[in-house]
Amino acid sequence: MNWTDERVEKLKKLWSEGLSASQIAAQLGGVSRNAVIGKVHRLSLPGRAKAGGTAAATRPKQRPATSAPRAPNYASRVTTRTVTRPAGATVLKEEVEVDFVAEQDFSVRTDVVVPMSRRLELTQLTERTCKWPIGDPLKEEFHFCGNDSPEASPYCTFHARLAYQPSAERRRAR
DNA sequence: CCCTGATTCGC
DNA sequence: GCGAATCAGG
Repeated sequence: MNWTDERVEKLKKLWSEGLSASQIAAQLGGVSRNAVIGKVHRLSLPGRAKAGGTAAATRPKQRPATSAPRAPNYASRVTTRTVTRPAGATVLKEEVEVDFVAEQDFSVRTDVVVPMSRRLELTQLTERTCKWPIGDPLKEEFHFCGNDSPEASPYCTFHARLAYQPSAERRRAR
């Protein structure tokens, strides 16, 4: 991919908005975060405040959390069953990698409790983050679970249980 | 280990 | 100019 005027402008825009190099690379597509950083320097755009400080430190800092800090909280009633219906698949412009099934059946296994999610946004998902959608894709508060997902699995261990239900266990659950 | 930006340097 | 490799850091 080459740096067309459009791509450069998008880069400038996103960079000024505070997105990280990797997030920008994801949105532009076809380039690595290194490419983005390199370009930023060549354009002599203002670097990030403190070295190493990074967006994570600047970010809103997640939520103070009423009670559950971050460790898996099985006691929580936050069953995150709030998914109203993802309706369409492959939401949002770019990012071909991330696309989830349109049809989901929540009629079974209401016993599975899911711990608090990291509330990640589309651009923050990686191969190790849970891509379970939460909320209405058309609304602002829409986000993804984002908890750690084992072995290239698209979901964390909790959501995987909701996603992949053995037919046998399926019946018994009812 | 995951992620961040910064720098270097062969292409 | 480009960006992978590498470095430095949280």
